[in-house]
Amino acid sequence: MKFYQNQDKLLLAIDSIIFGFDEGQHELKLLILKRKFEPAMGKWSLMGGFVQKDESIDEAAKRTAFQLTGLQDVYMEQLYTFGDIGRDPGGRIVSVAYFSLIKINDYNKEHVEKHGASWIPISELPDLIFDHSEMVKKAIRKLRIRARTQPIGFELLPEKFTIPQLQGLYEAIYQTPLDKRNFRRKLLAMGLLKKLDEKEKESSKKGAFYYRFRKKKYEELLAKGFNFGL
Amino acid sequence: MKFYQNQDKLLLAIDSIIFGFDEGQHELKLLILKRKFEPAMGKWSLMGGFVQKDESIDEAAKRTAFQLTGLQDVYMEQLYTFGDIGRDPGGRIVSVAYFSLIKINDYNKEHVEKHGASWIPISELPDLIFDHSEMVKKAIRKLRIRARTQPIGFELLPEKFTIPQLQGLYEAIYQTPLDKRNFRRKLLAMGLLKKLDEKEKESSKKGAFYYRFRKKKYEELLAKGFNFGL
DNA sequence: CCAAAAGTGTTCATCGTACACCCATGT
DNA sequence: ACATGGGTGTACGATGAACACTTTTGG
Repeated sequence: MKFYQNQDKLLLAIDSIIFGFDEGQHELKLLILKRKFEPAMGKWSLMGGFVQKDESIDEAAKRTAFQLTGLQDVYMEQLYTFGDIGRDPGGRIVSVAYFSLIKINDYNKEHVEKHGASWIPISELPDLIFDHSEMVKKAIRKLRIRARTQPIGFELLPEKFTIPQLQGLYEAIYQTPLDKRNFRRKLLAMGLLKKLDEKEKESSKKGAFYYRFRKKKYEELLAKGFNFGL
Repeated sequence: MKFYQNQDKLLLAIDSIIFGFDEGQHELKLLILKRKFEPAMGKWSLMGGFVQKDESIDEAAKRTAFQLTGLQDVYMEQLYTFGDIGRDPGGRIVSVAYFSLIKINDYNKEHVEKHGASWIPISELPDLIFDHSEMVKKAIRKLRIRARTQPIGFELLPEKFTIPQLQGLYEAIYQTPLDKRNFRRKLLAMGLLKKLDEKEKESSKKGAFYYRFRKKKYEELLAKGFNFGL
């Protein structure tokens, strides 16, 4: 038996907003590419793709992100669905935008180069095609809220990380310097970090202690109605 | 010239989560209906509809809400897009959920009855079909955040409203009593209300002063980076 | 011994919260 | 006169922001 006959079907696409954090630099970067097909060939664009019949939209988002970065299982969050009629001059296409955050040295260079993609600092972004610039703007807003509200930052760094490293990430996300005393106090007050006995000695003579995020503890607290807040 | 050939097309739907506030009662209600068609005929469901080729998704959301309530131009906000493969047993359908908030006495009774819809307090909701209960849960969460963050409450009440009325709305949204002194202080401190010389005398002997929301002032402040917070 | 980054405490203003009584008026 | 909801102020603790010096150690 068939339901829902005679309804219009549409093309449904995914656009992926992939932020990368580069520990060395102090800015978030965005992975964008020059389009290889019409319409708008050669213009700067987000990575995208169409949702197939046999995959969920989340799967489609992960698939397109994988095609570009070679990374599996990145943190990806749905941002918003863009469905104005004229948004894509190539046809009537509704697009679900997703964003993610990856370690910038983690991606697969071959994949990226194959697509003609580049990492561009978010303060230096060129105009993007269609409504992609709007998508990015919305993504940055949402990312900042997420970073305050949920410990997404930790998932970006290696399992062991130092507090100055984490602070650098937050400074990149908010594009503003933070007071290290306040940052450290607030962070440790949540009791979600486990101090290790080991030091990181690359970036300073003195060395900074490594910490580990206590995921289990975090989930326990969450269940009790705890609110992460930085 | 045709682009994007040979891609799968999908059915794209809208589901509308319509909250209503009834000044008399102290609870938000949700407008749900018994499905008139298969699959899941007779079960409780949100109002929905398919996105047509020649309308934006926002327009489709407004259209379906209008069909059910007879109201034009209600505040409607996109919530989330649900696209798991098996979410609708009737076929592969991706649905963009929207939510809105209306004055409960404002809707058109004929429209509502024609669809077999009812207002149900959010604490007494039955199981809904498919993933509709999840949609509602998400909508309540987002509505609460919105109400703290943006003055959506005001748009729900008549142009002239009293502070106790507004407080009642917030109590309904958060499902918790608020301290009237603190509520009033914080509210007035923002300087967004204009006190009128007139009193509302229905609900008390003494009467409560009417206020008006200063929309222009609000937009001015917004432009300067003001954050609404209640 | 010096440069460079890590680490550490205190003060102050602000904000959220808890709390109890008087006011105006219709019946 | 009394019941009903409207309106007001204060005190306390928690939180966020500003701010400068000492420590460690590789070179």
